[in-house]
Amino acid sequence: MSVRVRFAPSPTGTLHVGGARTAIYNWAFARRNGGAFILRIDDTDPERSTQENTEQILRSMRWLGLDWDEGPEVGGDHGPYFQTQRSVNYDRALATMKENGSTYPCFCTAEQLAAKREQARTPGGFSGYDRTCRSIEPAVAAERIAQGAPHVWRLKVPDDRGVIVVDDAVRGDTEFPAEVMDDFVLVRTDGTPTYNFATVVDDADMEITHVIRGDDHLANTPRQIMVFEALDRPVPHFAHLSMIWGPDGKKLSKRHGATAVEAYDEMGYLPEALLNYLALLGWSLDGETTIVTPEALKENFSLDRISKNPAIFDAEKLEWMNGVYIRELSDEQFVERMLPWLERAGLATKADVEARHDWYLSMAPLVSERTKRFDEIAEMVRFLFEEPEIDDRAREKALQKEGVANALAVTSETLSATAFDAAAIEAALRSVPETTGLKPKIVFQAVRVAITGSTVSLPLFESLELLGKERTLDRIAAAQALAD
RNA sequence: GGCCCGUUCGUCUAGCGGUUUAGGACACCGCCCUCUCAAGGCGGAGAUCACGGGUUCGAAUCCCGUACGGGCUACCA
Repeated sequence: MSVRVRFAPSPTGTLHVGGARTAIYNWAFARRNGGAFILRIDDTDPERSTQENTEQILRSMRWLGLDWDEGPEVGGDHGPYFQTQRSVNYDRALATMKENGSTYPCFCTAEQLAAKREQARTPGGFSGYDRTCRSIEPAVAAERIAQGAPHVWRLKVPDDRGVIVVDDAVRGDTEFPAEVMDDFVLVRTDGTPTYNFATVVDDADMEITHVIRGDDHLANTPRQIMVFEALDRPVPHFAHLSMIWGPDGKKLSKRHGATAVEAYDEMGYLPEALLNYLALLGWSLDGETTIVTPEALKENFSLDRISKNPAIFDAEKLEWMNGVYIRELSDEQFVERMLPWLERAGLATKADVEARHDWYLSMAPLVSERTKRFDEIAEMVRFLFEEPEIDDRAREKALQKEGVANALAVTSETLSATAFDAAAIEAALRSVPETTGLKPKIVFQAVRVAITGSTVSLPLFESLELLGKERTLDRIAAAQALAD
């Protein structure tokens, strides 16, 4: 039987890193096993579900490179893929359960239930529904329903069920005594299914073989297993993933910085880097390998190497990893990726990149080596597009030193007589310390500040080449006025 | 209250009874390279494997408790 897995986000929010990791594991597992990856939108909460969220989730999935075989926008023969459109399936499942007696109507009011819960949660034990309505004669119940009495449908936990074993790939067999299982609600008063019912019906109808999802569902799994059994459908395998926490060990939230996948795109992360980082946050290839490309993940992912314990999201490691992926980009790719960021900063245009392609290409290796995120680039290359502003600190440190004005004059003179490629520029600049008696560092830093406005910049000789002779000489002249 | 899960360097993890003086990665520190910043190379510090009992010739690894953290216990998902 071929593998079928699903990712079933609820569009009550955006796709966040926790959900993304779940999606990644499902996707990788499907790809590794030649199975199908299904995307289903669990939009049964009409209050909080929105179209925008759904669209953003799909966008984030695509951005990460997670392609699905069945689901919104791609179709499939197990649709529809929105729970709000699957009511016939839930109705049919409930009908099956009514027929085989595994469900019963409950007429208790919310107030009664709340009171019972309050009372039951005391030293000693069971706190679930007390099964009051279970003893109502079917004929009597039918009569009340016919008269329009509000009611829900509950699962009738079999009296002889015994221990329910959850076959979990991450934690091993986990046992739950059936006697602590509640006769939980399957269908609400308004006729809509609850999560634990809808999920099972859909997983059964979509022939899901492996349910890979968050840890928060583990305790609900025995309930869901009983629904599979009541429906006489095969119980899938499970794998429950531990949560991702914020740096303080608490639930990951906006307080900790970005949680939405889309935010990482906006900060200049490469999707491959986020995918790699998230994949390794709770799964390992061999304990040694840290760079796992999407291709490697598709070939090597396995459920048995998922770790049991929760993980703290480490933004610094993600940044490092992003740098690794950025450095692996070809110059061509780098320029392509860099363009939107330069456009956003008002420094470059697509037309300019096309017109001076080689110039941008030669910039790439200098910049890519120093970037961890694309949103840092604009400041690094701004001096190539705009006149630099030399701040007081840089002026003091690099320009207002004994002999610097003279050194800049000499530099200007020698540069005006050289060809403008990095090697020639270097030779020219290295002659300046000799003729002026200043240390090379002093000279170079003065030139750096003159042309970039900062004591920290891209490599000097290459920077001058990129700037061009004319602008270089202009800036040195301007800096002379500020020197000594 | 009940049921369930988790606990190895600051962080992510390797480890699945002896090959371990507990390995790798990020971060940190030092050195090298060097025109600054990076990148890279080399090295360092950092974990009494939550704690306490067992089992065993031998335990981070198996068992039982305890502590701490988390989840579920909704007509939320």
